[in-house]
Amino acid sequence: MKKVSISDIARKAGVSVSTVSFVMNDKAVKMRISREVIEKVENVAREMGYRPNQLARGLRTGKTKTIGLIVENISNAFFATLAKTIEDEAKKYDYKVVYCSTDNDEVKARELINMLSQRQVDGYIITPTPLLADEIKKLQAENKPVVLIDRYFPEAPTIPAVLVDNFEGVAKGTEYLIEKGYDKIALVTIETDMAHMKDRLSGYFEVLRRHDIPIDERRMKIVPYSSDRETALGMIAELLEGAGSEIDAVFFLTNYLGVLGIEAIKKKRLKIPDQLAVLCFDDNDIFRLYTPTISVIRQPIESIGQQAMCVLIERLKHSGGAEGYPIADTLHLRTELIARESI
Amino acid sequence: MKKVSISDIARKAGVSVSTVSFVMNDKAVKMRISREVIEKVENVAREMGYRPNQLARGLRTGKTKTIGLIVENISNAFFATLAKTIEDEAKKYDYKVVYCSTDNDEVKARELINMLSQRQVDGYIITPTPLLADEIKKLQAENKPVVLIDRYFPEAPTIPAVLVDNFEGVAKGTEYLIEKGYDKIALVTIETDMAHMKDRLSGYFEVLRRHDIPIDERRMKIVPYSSDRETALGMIAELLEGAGSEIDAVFFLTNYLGVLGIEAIKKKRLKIPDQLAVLCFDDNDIFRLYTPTISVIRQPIESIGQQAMCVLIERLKHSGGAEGYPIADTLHLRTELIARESI
DNA sequence: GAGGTACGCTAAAACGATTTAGTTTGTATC
DNA sequence: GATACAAACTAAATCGTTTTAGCGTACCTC
Repeated sequence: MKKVSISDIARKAGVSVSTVSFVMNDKAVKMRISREVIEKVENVAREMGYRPNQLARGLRTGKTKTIGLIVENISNAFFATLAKTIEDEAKKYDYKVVYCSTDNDEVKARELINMLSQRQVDGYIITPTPLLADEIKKLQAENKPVVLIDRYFPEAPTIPAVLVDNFEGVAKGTEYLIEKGYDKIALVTIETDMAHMKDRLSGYFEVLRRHDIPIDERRMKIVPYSSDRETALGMIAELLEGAGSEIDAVFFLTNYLGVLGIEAIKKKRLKIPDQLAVLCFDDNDIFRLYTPTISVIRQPIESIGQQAMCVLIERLKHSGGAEGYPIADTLHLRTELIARESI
Repeated sequence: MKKVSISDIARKAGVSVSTVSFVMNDKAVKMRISREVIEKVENVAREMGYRPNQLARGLRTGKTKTIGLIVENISNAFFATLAKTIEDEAKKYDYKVVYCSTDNDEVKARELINMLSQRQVDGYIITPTPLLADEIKKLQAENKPVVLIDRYFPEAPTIPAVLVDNFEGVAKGTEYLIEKGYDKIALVTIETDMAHMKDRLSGYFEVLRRHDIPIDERRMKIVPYSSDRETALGMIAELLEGAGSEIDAVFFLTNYLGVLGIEAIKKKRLKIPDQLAVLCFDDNDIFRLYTPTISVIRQPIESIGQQAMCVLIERLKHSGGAEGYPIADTLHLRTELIARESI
């Protein structure tokens, strides 16, 4: 059984292709198609199980009602939740989402943009890799709206972004640890050139400075992005050797690192918070359920998704216009400190 | 800046559209296009940043090199991991994946199939909802390959499926609990008509029967699918009232229920495994990291994804043929009992 | 009875590719 | 000098839609 096309319907209903098209697109009234013909066409279409071919439609109209979502890794809880929110949100505006993971690989990221562009998505929501700004500007030059999430390019302020206030979040967390009496606060972060992680790091530095706590390199672990689970686990374990003497608290700057951290701490049988206080940037089921429960700086994932869609839709509406939307808006959302038993 | 099309290239290079098409599709040699023209076209295409329009291509060829993946909920760890595996696997065969979540809603599932069909995906990998068999048969009638994963329709054996041996998995788990001396084994499952869950339930019944342990309704909690977190949590808490007296172990039949279970147990401050042994179907980071670690029946997620892709690709190759691929193959993969501290 | 307009519909171009069936030119064959 | 054939391309149809322009008829107006 072949797929049925608009001309099959036209033939069977004894009308022209145009008429069918008008009926199917609710333009029948505007085009003064008679009541009987409308019903006739609708019946035939239903009977034959007609489903309009979106490729043809997209080719003709230049709109696919699809947005491309590029995240770092869809199997990570943060991005999976974000993806779900964006999918749900897009549905409200009658858009479909296609998502893909970069694995933080520049080449793959470019390939994905290329692929989405070839598939003519109407707009993009992107978690960029460090060198992706030029590729993204090309999309903008083609008049395709783009919104960055989670990460951004300070040197390219014309690309709108929805972010959390990373600096403030980490500063707040560090401040909280100090307030609770910890002063040998270790930090675990990921090695990257991306500004959002630098912002987080600055938050830590700034608060230590404010409290005249010297910055000690030995209390910092910078895990290379490329390292596999085991290596990363090993590096964190190394840092934890100092627990009790050189460090009394540890702040993980991503949820992935935090989970690894929990694993390392568990292996070492360190008592939280007696031997070591723990704080993590970005929440996770595990942190909520672990014993003891782990304090976190929570990112408002739903808001990020909603705001990103909102900015994108706004631009999508205007993207017929000469130069698209005037200026970039970058939104900074507030994080929330969730105090649990680990501190 | 507008997108560049094949005819822009043709004009600039001073050749015909067909020639450009041949060059871009590596058919230049077969079509005896001269070396100079090939180079000329390639250069112009590169300079102008040509990206072929996949809509047009798909419209003409009838192939989109895209497969549709429908899961229950992409933010669930099981499905997120599965999606990632399938995405990676598809890439090897030069296919792109678009995924969507049904939220186990029949209407939404139908809409999604409809949407993917309109977008002309070449094949489908589907986690079905209970009443989806007829809709799936329509796809097969249109000669579109479909592979089910995780769930299946015993009454529709013509739809290929990649499953785990649910009966055997739960039987093995129940057997293990009994072997370890537990005989008041409670069970938490989800209310559904789907065969895979019935298989799991049968595994439990069968093993109890084999050991002459009477089946006690009060030890079973069947959570309605539609219930929200709080309600489900409440129902599990209710069951746990019996811990120590009426029940000495609990077997959660899905990973979602298991996580809720952990939460309920934690709230009640029950000691695992002293007051209650815990076993869950399907692993999760939380079970591995929780204290004590939770024993599970592990599903081979990577294999499920790989096998599903493998079956699909095989059918995709043959789908030009008159009746597609002859008979359905249903694969049953083995689960693995991972014994941890909770038993 | 010429001109206007409302009605109800259709023809045909266009979107950007692929692909089949040529066309033109040059060279070799008998 | 006619025929054949290869080389190097090109013209045009096609996929399934949307959309603009237009066509024929009927009725109205002056």
